[in-house]
Amino acid sequence: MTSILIVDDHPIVRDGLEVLLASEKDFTIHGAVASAEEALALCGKKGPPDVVVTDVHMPGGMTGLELLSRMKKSYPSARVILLAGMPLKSEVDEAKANGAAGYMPKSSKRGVLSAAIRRVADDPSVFVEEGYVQPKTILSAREAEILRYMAMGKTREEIAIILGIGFETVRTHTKNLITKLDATNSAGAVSRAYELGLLRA
Amino acid sequence: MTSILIVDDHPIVRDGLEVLLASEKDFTIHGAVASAEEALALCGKKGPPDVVVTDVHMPGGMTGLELLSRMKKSYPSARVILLAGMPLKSEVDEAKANGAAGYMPKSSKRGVLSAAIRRVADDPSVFVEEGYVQPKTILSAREAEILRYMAMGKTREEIAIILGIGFETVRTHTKNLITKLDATNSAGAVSRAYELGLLRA
DNA sequence: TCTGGCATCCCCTTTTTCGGGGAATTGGCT
DNA sequence: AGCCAATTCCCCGAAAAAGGGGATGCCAGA
Repeated sequence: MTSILIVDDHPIVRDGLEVLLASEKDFTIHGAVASAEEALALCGKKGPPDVVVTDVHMPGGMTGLELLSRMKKSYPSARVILLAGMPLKSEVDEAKANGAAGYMPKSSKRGVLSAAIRRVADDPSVFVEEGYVQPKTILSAREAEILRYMAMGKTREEIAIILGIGFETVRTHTKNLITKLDATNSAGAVSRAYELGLLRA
Repeated sequence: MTSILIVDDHPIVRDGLEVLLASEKDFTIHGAVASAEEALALCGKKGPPDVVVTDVHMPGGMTGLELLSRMKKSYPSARVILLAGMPLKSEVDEAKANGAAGYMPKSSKRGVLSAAIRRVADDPSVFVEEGYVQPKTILSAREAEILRYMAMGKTREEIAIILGIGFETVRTHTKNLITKLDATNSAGAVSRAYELGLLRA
């Protein structure tokens, strides 16, 4: 029997996951909470579960990555699988380095999550990675950097000065990143970036 | 027995909903698909369900609102409940005007969706509304609303048309909200809004 | 080797936004 | 009645961004 703690701020998603996972005969639901804070509180009370399945991006408080760090400190035995709308390689790497058990997109097919839970529960050293599906939304290092300055409200010219490159270069990068993010302007690009987890609150 | 068609691009959400709703004895799952296009195709093959539960925002193709219009044209008897991460008043109004059966945030508590499905299946004229979450902060209702359209990448003019108000009015609101959010442009304002939790992914 | 992605820079034009103003209307609260 | 906040609309001019091209060098992988 593998006990599972579900962490997601959307009740519909949370409940869905709960019912979905509870239908597996070898799983028991340790809990289903809306935030990292609640998850830690619950672990304090009931003890840690075998596996934590948590959304990476949660509004307001702690992110899934922060929850991962806390869990690893307080309950090293618990395995943490992170769920993201769109996993970024850098985040996956960070998660892996911080002792995550897995990192998968919400676009994973049915059963994949259950299979992943079984694998990480079996082998405390395995890291489950469900390929990050992002053809267009992967930004180059420079694009990501410029995106950050855009989110700070800097103009193209200011960014050019900060980075010590030409104004036209910044323009090229912004044009490209707006296209890659399937947006039509800076505001839309920034919003998309937050949704995709390219920027964090 | 109420037949239900689920439309959501996230498999985990979709499957979760499917299992969740299938557990109700008076529901049968008509289908669970990833896009509005697939939903329409399925209706063409199998006929329409009693109730469609669809995400409003889906990447790429048709939105939930567009699906609603198509459904109402081809299958007027089918009732459509829209799900959104954060419902906008104008979207709720639009949905209602277009014959939607309901509009609810994904943050609705467990069982609320099931209850809503039963209500709209019972009474073909009822509209179920689970209060849209209003960012209660420094921003006025109108400003918050316009902010969301800004984040969607809409231009001031588009927003004016959507809300049925003047371009200059939208300008005034944006100027004020940018000031209130201590930003210097739209991109900065959107970023700030995410940081403050006024917008969420 | 050659292709492709990345980063760099430049041109053009059109559209949109920004930063100052001011002002009329409503509805609510005192 | 008076006040205030929200909403609505308008003006000006300057700045910035967007959309469409094209071009160069560099480095790594097929």
